[in-house]
Amino acid sequence: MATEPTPDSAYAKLTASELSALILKGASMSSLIDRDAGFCSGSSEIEDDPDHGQAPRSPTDSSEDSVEVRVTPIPLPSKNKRKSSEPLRCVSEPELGPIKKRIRYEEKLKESEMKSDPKNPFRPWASVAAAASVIECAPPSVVDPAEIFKRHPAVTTLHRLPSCDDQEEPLALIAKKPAKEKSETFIPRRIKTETEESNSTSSASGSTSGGGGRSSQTQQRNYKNMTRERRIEANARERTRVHTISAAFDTLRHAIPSYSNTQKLSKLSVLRIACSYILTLSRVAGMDYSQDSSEPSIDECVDLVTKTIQTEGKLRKKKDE
DNA sequence: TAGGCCATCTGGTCCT
DNA sequence: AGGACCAGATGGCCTA
Repeated sequence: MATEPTPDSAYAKLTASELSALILKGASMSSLIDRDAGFCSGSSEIEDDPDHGQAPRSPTDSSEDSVEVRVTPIPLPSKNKRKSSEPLRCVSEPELGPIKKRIRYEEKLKESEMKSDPKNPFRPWASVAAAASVIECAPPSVVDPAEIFKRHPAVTTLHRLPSCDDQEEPLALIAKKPAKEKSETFIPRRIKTETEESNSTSSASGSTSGGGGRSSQTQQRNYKNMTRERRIEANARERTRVHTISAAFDTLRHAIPSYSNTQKLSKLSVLRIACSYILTLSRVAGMDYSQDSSEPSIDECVDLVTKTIQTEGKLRKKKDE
């Protein structure tokens, strides 16, 4: 993240620059990289960035806002992952198995595990005052990811013009149209028979089932405990929420080093590289974020980052060629 | 073509 | 009650 030149952030900036040099040095020393491309953002979404494709860069090479959140307009959903006109699945009751309940972490347990470390305000268990001071250092230009993904009208069915062929009923309650031949032999596990549906819906709490018919009437039932409008609104909120998460991943993707301009790192890769990168940064800053508090050397951390990037970037295979 | 990745929909659960 | 969060299911796209 771009930071204002506050004392704390200036310190972080300095160490980050040092780390960039260290990592670049480590990358070259590792002699594992015989590619033209050096560290750079792994995102392919910024290929038109004039800075891209040039010298190897580190996200912390913040002569400019290299790590700044880039607010890009949401492209039209050229690939709508779930077209409403696609075959739709049926709702099924949980056939078997225990009911999965979310594990709820007890606040008390958290508190008991928390430690106050005023020396290290970046740790999650840092004191409140220290954490607040860090927040105050946040630049005003930080963009709320949620603001990036204001829903495009074309993204959600909420804004679609109704048409005769358009879906009129909840997706989950519309029977999947039988495929030409395969459906006769392959029956998805989630598809229920009509009798099962009638039984389950009658027992479902709050279900406003109006079904019972075999064809069209089956398609004219509501969601469980929800009206169609509320279901669509919930879908939109969920979409926005996931978009916010994706935007945060993009931000993080830009903030970590990578080797390829064009290869977009997966979310899992981003997390893995970020972890090793943060560990290295912590060691450069004289702290130890390692899980086992083993206090690895900076060289070891650099190697770790390098190897992680190589592994996640799938460069090893290319190198072998 | 299989597998990985991701977006979307959906229902359950928790929180305010 | 409604929104947030989460995980499962599903299908599209891409790559090896």
